[in-house]
Amino acid sequence: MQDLKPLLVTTPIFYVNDRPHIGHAYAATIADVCRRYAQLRGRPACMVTGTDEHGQKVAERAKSEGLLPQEFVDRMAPRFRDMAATLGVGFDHFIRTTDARHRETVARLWQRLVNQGDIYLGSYEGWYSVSEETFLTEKELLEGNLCPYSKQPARRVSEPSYFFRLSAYQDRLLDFYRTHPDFILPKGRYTEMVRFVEGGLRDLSVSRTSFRWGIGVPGAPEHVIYVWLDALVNYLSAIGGLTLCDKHKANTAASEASPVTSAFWPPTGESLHVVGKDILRFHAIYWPAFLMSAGIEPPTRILAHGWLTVDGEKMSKSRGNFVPPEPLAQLLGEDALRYCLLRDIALGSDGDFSHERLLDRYQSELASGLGNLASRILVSLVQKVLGGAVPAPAPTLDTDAEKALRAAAARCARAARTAYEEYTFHRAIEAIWELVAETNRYVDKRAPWTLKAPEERAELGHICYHVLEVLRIVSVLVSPVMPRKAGELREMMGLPPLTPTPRLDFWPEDSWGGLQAGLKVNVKHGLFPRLETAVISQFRPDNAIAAAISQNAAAPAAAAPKGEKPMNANAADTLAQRTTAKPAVSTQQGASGSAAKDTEEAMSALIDFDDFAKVDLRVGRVISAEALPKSDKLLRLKVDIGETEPRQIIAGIRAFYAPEALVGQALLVVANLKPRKMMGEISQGMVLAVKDGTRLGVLNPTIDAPPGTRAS
RNA sequence: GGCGAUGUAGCUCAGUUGGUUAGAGCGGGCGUUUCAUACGCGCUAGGUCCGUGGUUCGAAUCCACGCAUCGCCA
Repeated sequence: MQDLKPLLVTTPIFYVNDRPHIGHAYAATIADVCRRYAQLRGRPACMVTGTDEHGQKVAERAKSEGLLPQEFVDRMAPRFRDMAATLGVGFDHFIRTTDARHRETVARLWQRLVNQGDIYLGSYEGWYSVSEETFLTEKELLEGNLCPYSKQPARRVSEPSYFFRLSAYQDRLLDFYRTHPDFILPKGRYTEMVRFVEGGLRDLSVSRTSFRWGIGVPGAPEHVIYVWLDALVNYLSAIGGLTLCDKHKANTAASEASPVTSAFWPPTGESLHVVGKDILRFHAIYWPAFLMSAGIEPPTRILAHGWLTVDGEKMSKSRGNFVPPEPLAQLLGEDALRYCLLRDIALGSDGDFSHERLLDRYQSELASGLGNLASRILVSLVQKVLGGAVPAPAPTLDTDAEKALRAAAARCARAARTAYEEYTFHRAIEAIWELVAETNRYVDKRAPWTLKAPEERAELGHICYHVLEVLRIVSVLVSPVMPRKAGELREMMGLPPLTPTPRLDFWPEDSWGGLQAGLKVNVKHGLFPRLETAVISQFRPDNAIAAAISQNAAAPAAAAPKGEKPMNANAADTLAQRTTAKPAVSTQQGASGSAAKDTEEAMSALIDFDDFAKVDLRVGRVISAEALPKSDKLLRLKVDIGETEPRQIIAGIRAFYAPEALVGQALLVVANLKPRKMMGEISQGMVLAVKDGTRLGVLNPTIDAPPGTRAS
């Protein structure tokens, strides 16, 4: 690796308005792979992630939960921190925009922009979308003055506002783009941004007076700094604050010190921002302009990834296909999840996260491909026949097959390197698995299991050595994507863990023979154990849900006026940040009051069949579950019972079920119970359960019936 | 509407500067092995390479027009 400039990789700071989902996981994983690859090559690298916690939307959300904004964000931020841990995403600093250190940095940067003459007071009048934290033009508004992204009413606002003289930076930005053609990747996005700037830049409103939850404008406390300006500065705060970017001495509070320093920022370092395409403009245009004004180098590169759909559908809570990453990581291991996210989707283009493909890939590529390859050599040959020690190669017994295998290893390593460097991780994985397949073919060709006689040991050893050496190489090649599994594989072979070391390039491209004979092989369990049907069945429900949803969605969509369907998929309701799930508005459908009258008296009396038939019992599939704040008994469930929208059901089972444990479960639901409010939340049905003194269990159907199936 | 991209086997996609019978993986089908995690290996898919017209000795690959999908246009 020639370029040893230290590398800073950042994820977007995640907006705490939402819980972590697979889209956040995707962004974090991409960043983590970038970091790990660099480190593998001996490059000093660090990573920063964090949370974006200011803004009107957060304030309003906190209020609706009966919390102070700070209380609310203090609850949300750890979820994102935990998500990173769950995914094996290592970060060196977790920045929160409510950190004192960050607030100070923002204020200082603001002052710099002021000193530069780039901030002036004006007034802004226009439409503002609270949910999107953004101003809207007349043209954007939907009928009824609705925000086109969130479908919420936009507000007409008129307020004094500070402006940033963005218009003054048009030429400098264009110059910068011209001289940095790789500044924005993929290329198509670069072109879009250049074109946007070429079209002319208007000054940017960078303060608000309509709400308080944010960082005050220095000297004008009635103004709050625009959340985007606030949020972007996190990258600076994370590397030690603005003072460190000065040539002056640092005076950042030691308590908030981060191992990440300004040495990681240009010109001494390189910085890579991984962002979703929805926030590209902020990073590719506004951010460099702010920095130019402040006399700081722009970042080195912006990597824009696409959005994920889930099983072909736009992900949203109201759709009921909100996918938190934790359960998947728990079920298959975080590496399998990382693998699939990166394997299936070309970076930069939109992709689909499919439960079915996740399973397929796990079973065929991870379990049958790599896992089984390791197993077939390590367990029955090296352990059982060769005494559990890595054998020595025997050059005199070399054949064309070995030569070809060594060539394949070099070829695939080279291809993987190129792919990693171009951020085409799906191709890197493809190249590595080509090597795995090639090695499986090699094993078949050489049939080492036929060489168990003592006089054939040398040849057997030679063959096994070749496979083991490939496995060693593979353990390095896959380590950015699957760090834990790479480690496990190495451990099986008696190899030391890969410990990133500055200036030490671990890349195994020309390292054939690096495996030492004599290492002790020790396989405790398979690398990727084949999934049991029980595990697999946990995936089925989601597919059933997806199928049911798309079926149900088809009918109303046909009836509904056009324009209802795909276009909204664009904007905010997606991944990287600022996800606006449609609020879980309760639908009354199906719960109409026909079976309304309370018949409490009749409880213990005999009833007619007709009475029984009035009860609409259905199979429901739990789509999401969360504890209701301020209640220790109640869970709020979203249950698919075969209708267009999932039902919200409040169930008093919190003491017996962790919310996560319920997600995906099939259970029985009374569907025509009169809706009622509990703790201010509407409950549109009831979950059946049996309770036995201290125990409680929900009732599950014993066959795999789709949601909505009637029970009788 | 403006600008840009994409459209190749059931699915996901490769296809270099135009050149003999259009490829890979998965799925499906057939066969085979038994070292291994019911795993591996081999064979097999008869696809209008979106459509039409054009350039050319020859185009999935270049040009034009059209259709579809998608992206950007504060």
